[in-house]
Amino acid sequence: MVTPRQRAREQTLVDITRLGREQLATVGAAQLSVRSIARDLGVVSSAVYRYVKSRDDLLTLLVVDAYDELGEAAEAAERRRRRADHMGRLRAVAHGVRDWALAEPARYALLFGSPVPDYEAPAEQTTGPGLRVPMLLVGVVDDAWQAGALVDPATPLSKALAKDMAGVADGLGVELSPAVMARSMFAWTSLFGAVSFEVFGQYGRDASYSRRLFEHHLDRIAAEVGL
Amino acid sequence: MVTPRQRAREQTLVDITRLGREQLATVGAAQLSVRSIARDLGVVSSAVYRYVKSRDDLLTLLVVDAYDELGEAAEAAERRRRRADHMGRLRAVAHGVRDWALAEPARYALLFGSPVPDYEAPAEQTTGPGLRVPMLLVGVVDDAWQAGALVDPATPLSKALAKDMAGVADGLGVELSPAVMARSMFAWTSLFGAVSFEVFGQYGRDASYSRRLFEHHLDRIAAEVGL
DNA sequence: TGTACATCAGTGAACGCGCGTTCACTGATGTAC
DNA sequence: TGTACATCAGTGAACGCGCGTTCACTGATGTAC
Repeated sequence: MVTPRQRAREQTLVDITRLGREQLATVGAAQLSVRSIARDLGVVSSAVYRYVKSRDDLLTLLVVDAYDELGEAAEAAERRRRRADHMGRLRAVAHGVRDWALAEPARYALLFGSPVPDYEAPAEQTTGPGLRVPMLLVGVVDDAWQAGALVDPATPLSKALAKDMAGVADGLGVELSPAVMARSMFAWTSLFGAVSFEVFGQYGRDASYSRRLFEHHLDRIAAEVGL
Repeated sequence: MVTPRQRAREQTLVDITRLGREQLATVGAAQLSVRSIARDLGVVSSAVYRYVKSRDDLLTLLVVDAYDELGEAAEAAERRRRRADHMGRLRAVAHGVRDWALAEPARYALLFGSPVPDYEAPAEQTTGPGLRVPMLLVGVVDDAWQAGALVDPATPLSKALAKDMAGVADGLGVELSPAVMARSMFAWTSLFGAVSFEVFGQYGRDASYSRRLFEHHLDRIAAEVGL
């Protein structure tokens, strides 16, 4: 049975997460402060320590929250395509990531921008949520591979890299050929490179072409993957 | 004639830049503080205002300093290759960027990581230094194009994107075909995507494969460029 | 070569702010009998 | 249904710190005649 106290506690945790998101957007991760969240919550600063153990704990909460929302957005977009529509699925994931990143630049920056000084995300809590998008990409590329829909690569992997990629696939707990793994990693890295440049403003302030350029990059990435 | 006072002033400015770099490395851009630089300099905090107008001014100084050092590193690496060795030049630029980024992660983060809250780099001062690496890439790709060393792209650009790219080339003050411009931008974005993932730790803590994976990415990028 | 004046690096105090975290506590809510 | 006790959300004070920026000032250095 859920007591009023428990309900209140859950609501407060939700409120803290929401206020934390807002702080990320206004002042950034490095300036995120427990005291200011307490103020917004209408409560004395020490009260927040009933809900989070420390400022680092609060950051971890927000990292997991952001990874999960990004992962959910990408997965939802991908789910809308037919399984055999590999190109459509890749495009859906890419646009899902881009749309979320442009809508939530501060939270995207927390995940993929500069490391927060003196903070290291605890692997046990963030690794799972952080792998949702990579796993999606790997899934699409592997499905295409299994279906024989991938063009063969021009040059095979070096032996050393093949071993590396086998290790990565192993670490992810999936059975994948090293070639498929390498293509997935290129797609992953290049996709986030394109999104980061756009979100972080590297194209300059008046980059009206950014969406069309993203489509172009996406075509290039798909071509390298072999789709 | 240069007076002792002028020499002292220049030396102090150099010291401030050096201490600023150190602060970036230890606490990050968001926590960079005038007072702490004054402390390290052995001077009262207000004295620093003889040298920089404000904290933002100090950040701009460090942005320009970092762009210039990165640009210089990439240019120096590229200069060592023969002009006709387009692939070698591309690789030299890429490794120049990567080596500098890994050696100077904090300064790299200042340039290509999360935007600093409440700070916008003034375009007049940072645009020039910031374009050194892009200009290098454009130069290599264009030289290859002129020399007829580029494989033709599978699909031509859309009309809209061709117009966009013509505009970008125009903004850079170079004469380049839109196709060459688009390829250069893909190389630029993907290169920095790969470097950022590595510097920002996205591959995980024990990514012993990162250099080999970078080589692989570089091959993929070169292939898409047409080299 | 000497003197008057201008320049400017650095001082120290002040203004008005911010932070994370601990601790003993009050008083409301929840639970076991 | 009532009572005793345990739990725990939130308080308020405190510790020991940090920040950017302004301002009137001192005193050394530089310059013009």
